[in-house]
Amino acid sequence: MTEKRAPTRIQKKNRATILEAALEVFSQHGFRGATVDQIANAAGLSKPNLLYYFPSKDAIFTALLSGLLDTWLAPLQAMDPNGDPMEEILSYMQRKLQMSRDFPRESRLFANEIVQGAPRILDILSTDLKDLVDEKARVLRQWMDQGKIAPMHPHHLLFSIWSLTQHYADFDAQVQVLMDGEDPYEAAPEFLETLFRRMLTP
Amino acid sequence: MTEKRAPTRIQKKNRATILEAALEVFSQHGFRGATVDQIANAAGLSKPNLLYYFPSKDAIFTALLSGLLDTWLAPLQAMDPNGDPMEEILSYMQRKLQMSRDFPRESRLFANEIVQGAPRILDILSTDLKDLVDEKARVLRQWMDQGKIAPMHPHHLLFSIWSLTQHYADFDAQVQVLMDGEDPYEAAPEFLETLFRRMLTP
DNA sequence: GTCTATACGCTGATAGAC
DNA sequence: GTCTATCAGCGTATAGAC
Repeated sequence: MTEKRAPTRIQKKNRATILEAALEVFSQHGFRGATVDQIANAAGLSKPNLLYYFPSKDAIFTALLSGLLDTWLAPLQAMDPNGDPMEEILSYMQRKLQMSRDFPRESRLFANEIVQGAPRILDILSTDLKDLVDEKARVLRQWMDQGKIAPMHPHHLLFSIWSLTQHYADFDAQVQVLMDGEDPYEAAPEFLETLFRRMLTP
Repeated sequence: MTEKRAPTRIQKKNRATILEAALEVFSQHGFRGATVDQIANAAGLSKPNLLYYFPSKDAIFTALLSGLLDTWLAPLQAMDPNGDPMEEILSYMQRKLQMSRDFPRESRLFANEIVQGAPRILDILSTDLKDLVDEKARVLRQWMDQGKIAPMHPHHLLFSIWSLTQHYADFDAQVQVLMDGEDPYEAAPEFLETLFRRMLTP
């Protein structure tokens, strides 16, 4: 009599390997453009074997996203309402920039989905992300009311942090071509530090 | 004896209708995610009939891109080396913002491709776009050397204009969700005007 | 758990009637 | 020029042997 058991070490390892491969493929081709074959190859498994661990392509994608969500929202989560406003915002921005450098595939994974209308992650955006953004927008507004930073639309401020930092990951192909192979992350930290310091100074 | 003729009015109109439909579909789903059927439906034609006007899916995409290129590069082209530096950059930025509002599909069409590594437009990027960017980067550097605007990395300045303005088109799905249906373009022009004025002031 | 074989729908593209 | 019919190939997913 067979029953459900806790996943073995091998199962855990295989699932992790598959999700790593899925991140690679989904982030490069988008959901529709990615094939189970590509993911299986990247994971070093046969296609049916992969589908033994995950019931469908959709399931792989969903598992990948939900596993990534915490990591992805962590930088904003960590913005401390009790810290120094200017430093909190600047270090949040730098954390986001580091994520673009260190986790470009994760950035492109989300970018791919959102550009296409976020059909598979609209739920996450309108719950988890929205709650977090609303909360942090209130913090930003407080800081502005207290005169700690220049007054502006909090949401647009957040958008500006996201777009400026994620650009280096999401549009890397273009950045590479236009900069002749110069590493954009060499100048970006100081460039953005100056930009935001000027922008936020009351 | 049949020969090649100049396209008739009907042919021209149908090609235009197809390209309009293709823009709609490609910009939403990306090249791989779009299907010829979808485009044909959106254009009000049967699939074989569409393939009478364009030999392949690739051909539709290519025709669409090359027709769009001039329009897409026009805002940067129009930045005048002999104008007032601050005003030239600010109005370039505002033109880009208007393009995001008025032509979001065009923006997402390029965004989709670039996020996925720009496999089909890397040529265009590394020739037409690169030449234009190099030229305008020299202009920006001159302005900085003359002390007209604050000194910074010209390429990163251009990236910042692109990312901040295109964000509203490319990530519209996310922006809509997070702003509760508030129109982002209500506050964006002034927000970005202030941002760049502070950033560029020497 | 992992494989081979295969079912089956969808997609790009063509043939040929009208 | 436009249609119906159709094909070959790919892609997801399943069956069943080992």
